[in-house]
Amino acid sequence: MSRSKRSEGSRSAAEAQIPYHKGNLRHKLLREAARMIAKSGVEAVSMRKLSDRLGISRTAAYHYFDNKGELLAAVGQHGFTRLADRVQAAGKPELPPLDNLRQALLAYVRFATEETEFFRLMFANVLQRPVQIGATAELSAFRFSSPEAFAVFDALLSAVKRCQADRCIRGGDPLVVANTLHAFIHGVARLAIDDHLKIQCSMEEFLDQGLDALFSGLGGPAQARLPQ
Amino acid sequence: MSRSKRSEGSRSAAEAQIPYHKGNLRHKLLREAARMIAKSGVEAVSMRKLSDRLGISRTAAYHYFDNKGELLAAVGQHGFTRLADRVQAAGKPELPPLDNLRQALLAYVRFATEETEFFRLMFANVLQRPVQIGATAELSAFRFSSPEAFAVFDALLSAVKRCQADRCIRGGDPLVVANTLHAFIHGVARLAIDDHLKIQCSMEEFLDQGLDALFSGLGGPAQARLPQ
DNA sequence: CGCTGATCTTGACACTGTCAAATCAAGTGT
DNA sequence: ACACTTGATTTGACAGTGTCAAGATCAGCG
Repeated sequence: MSRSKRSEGSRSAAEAQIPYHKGNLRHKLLREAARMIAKSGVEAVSMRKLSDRLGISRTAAYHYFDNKGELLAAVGQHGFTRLADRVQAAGKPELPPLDNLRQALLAYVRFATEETEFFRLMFANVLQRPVQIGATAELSAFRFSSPEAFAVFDALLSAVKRCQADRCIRGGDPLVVANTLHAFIHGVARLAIDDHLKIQCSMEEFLDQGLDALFSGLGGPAQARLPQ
Repeated sequence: MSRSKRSEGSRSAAEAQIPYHKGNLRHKLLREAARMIAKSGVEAVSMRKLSDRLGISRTAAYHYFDNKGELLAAVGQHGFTRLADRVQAAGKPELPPLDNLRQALLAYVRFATEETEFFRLMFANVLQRPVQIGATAELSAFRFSSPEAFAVFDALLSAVKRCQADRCIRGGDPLVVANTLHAFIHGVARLAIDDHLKIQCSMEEFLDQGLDALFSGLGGPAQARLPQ
């Protein structure tokens, strides 16, 4: 009695004979959940409201996701690939690699401030995720969260390597440098969206100054290494 | 019939004549909530379970907190003062100020990894908090989350200033330096507790390397500023 | 047709946050 | 001793929530 719309509606035969959701349901669920999150935050997502919007019953989603956490985690995973795309696409190849690195870092923060709810969800361990092992040779030694999340870090890592190849930045372990920059930019992003950044200038100004400090170093009054 | 324990128990007269909770209830609520969070995470806290543990009725807490969010926010606020204490107490005054700064930053990360659930709660905007205005003259220009949260930043800021006074680090705007370090360490903390840090060494080793890079600078192959 | 397996729905359960109204405790003024 | 007031606490109720178990419905294949 509640399935009327789809099975016996006044649609055309071609449209009506499409059974159930065929396999789109999973995708539709993710898309609609993402829409709700973007509009009203993660808290506003409930399985029932989500189902209502798609015109399906409360528990239909449980055929594709074990529980609500897994659904949200899947939405979060997709957020990582979008972030990775943005970071990778930032900057132009004709610019010097250091500028491209700066643009990549800026893109990271911009994503966080523009898609705050997604950013939060991505890093919220909304379920105890299965720890995976790195895919590339270089990083195959340790555990990390997911391949999608790795893509973001990888974009930073290769930007760092390009800088080192061009001798824009020092030639230490690129992993350490990338992690350091990642940590810095991630901290900026989180403090910014949580209103804990004590700056009076604009975000971009602060980022410029902070990165200048990072690149030129904080050590000593005249940039000389301190003795101790 | 359920108030038996407190009103007609077999306690001594001196103890029994204490009415209600008199004003301890608010404190007891915060303490018990903190205990539950520490043991089982924020998700495990419900008003009803919390009330049960204290032997009071479901809605008694609503006389002290407008809603669950405010209660959790209060627990989070207290977390900030504990973090501030730890950061401030890190290091010894006989050590060079740069070492003290390093210890302060290490203490920040340690707090995050040891009291993860609290750390998460502190920065989760579990309610739309009233934006406040900075108290000290230097920072009275802009808005920030809370005085308790400010104390943490202030501890970092004064450590930075001591370094600058000793000429351990460069003499730029201490606010920018403190924010930069705060962002870095906050990013390290968050990435660490969310399993997004791609390092194979220990936390302390990475922090040492990262801070070395921060203090000595990343710019140029031989630490020279790049031309562009 | 009937069977099988995937897909989806219905009913139910335990649990949640919180409002409205009632109850209780204790102090104050008379 | 009494009523009155004010704060503290409980009880009842309601609308929601996630999710399990059982059933219904569908598509395709023999």
